[in-house]
Amino acid sequence: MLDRRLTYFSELERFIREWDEVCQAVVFQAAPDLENEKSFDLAIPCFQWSKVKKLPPAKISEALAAALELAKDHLGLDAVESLNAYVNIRFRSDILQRELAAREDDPLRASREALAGERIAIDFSSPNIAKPFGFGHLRSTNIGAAICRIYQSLGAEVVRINHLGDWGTQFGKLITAYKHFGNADFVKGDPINNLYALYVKFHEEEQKDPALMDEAREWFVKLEQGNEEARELWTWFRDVSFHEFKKIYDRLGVSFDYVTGESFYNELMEASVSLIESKSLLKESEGAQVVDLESYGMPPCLIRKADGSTLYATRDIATAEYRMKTFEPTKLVYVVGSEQKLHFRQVFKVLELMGYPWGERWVHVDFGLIKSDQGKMSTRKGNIILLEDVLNQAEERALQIIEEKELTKPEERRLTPAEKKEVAKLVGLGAVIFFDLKAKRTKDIIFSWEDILNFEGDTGPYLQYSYVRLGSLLERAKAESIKWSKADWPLLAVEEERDLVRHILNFPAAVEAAAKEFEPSVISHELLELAGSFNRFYMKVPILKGESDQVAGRMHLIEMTRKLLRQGLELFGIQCPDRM
RNA sequence: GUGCCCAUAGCUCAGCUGGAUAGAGCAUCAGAUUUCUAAUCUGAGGGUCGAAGGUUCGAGUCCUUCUGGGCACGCCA
Repeated sequence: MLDRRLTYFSELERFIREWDEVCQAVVFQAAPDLENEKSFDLAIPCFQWSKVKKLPPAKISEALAAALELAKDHLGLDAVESLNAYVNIRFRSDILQRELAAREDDPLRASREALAGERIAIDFSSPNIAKPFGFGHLRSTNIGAAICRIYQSLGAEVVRINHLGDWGTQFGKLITAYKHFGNADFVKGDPINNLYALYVKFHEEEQKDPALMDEAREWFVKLEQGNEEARELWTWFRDVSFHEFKKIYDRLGVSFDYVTGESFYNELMEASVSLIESKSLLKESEGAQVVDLESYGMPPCLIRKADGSTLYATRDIATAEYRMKTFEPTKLVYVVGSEQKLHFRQVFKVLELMGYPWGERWVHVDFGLIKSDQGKMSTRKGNIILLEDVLNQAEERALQIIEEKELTKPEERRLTPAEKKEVAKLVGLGAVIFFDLKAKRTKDIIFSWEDILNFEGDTGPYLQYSYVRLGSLLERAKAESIKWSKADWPLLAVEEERDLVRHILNFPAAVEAAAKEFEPSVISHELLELAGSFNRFYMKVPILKGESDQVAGRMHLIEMTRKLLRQGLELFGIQCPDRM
């Protein structure tokens, strides 16, 4: 990732444009690792001029290199080289230092105002009441929470909404199952798991006795009409469920501005249906009321069932109207699995036909399924992995590793039992969150205990460990009375050092790209590269040894790297221990 | 059947608006710790980028077709 807004890029670009006015946009790319003593910061492919100039790219490369050579001092270049069809460029150290200095207090400064004025309302997590919080729910929760933090860090205003699935025929099913197979004491014993057991039981029994489904539908009609018994049971199920969810959210460090279930929008639905009707969009079909979307290449959107009750789409339409009016967001985002792509396309289209020409402002941020080895996880079949179990196991594994490492540590670095527990908590959580955010969100994730409990390589703990190493360097420097100030800059004498600086300077561009694509994994990869770059530097160079001005500059670089690593991980809700 | 998504090393994945010899991690093997935390780093092996055409000076990337897999397609959410 290159940040083309860096002033040294833009100055170079301006020069090249003046050099050749035909050129539309200058293409830059990261320089490859050539087997040279000194690496390049940037490469310019010269094919882009070949056609208009009617010259082979290698000739153009030579000419451009010669022109740049003459302007070397002015542009702050250290080396210019023409190699085949490319011009490779290396900037002077002071040019990179100047950029570092501009953001030394805040490595993300360059992008802080990038989304100022935006207000996004984002619907994420949104679990179904009366079902345990499975590992699958982590995706929406994690991706959504990360997007919130990313947008906030770019200056946008964020409205976090947890749209609980607390309405619909599933509650008819639950009430039916409760009446047939359950009782109050059973539910009180272990509310969420036993409600879930009833739900699974319903689906088993329904196979044998289809009449149960009719009964479930009836109960939902009653619930929607305000039947007292149905209401009471529903309220109870809802309360005990949310109590359990709250524990998970606290553990993940996720919070919401609004926790409003689908039921909240119940009363708004009639108005939405009326509006749809007044626009002559509604038509009857097989007893139900639908909006025909055939001319948009989609199947019809069901608004009202034959029995008069509403559907998922109806509620989402009413909900969207409410959010647009209440929050007046510049974007209304839904973090929901990709199996609902068609649903959102339909809902957005109906809203558009209703007179809300929002287009790009509605966003469905979709993501892949979490699959177990046995295939898709299904709450209905009961083969679900609980998030709580995953978090617990990860913490246990972390603790186990910490205990092993303790034995090899010198006395003064050992942790107290309380510290071990705290570190295990952060590391376990870091491992799980990062595992989930590492791959591009649209990829399906295959759940594997082995992968999730591996703390080496491209993992959260690796990043946390790198942070700890950086902190350890600073501590050590302090202990050895090494002094440095903000006036000390890295001299970039070794390639590893320069590479690290490049990663720091390009990081803000990655955060912006992540926001634009609603894709946290862009940041995951940038974090891994940042940490990898630092670790290579660390292994190659004895940072605390050497000339005092060199050490001072490097310590300043270490400080900045540490800060950026922490900021980056915070975007994912991953905290860093000071020692581990 | 129709639509959408996916296919890169044994496994999990990067690959930014098309550009140099397709890169990481895991696993395997070989190394590095009297020196700043080895949850690290270095190296090796491992690839017809699912297949075939096309566009282009240039295709993992764009277009078409095909194959394989996933998801969705009216009274669930």
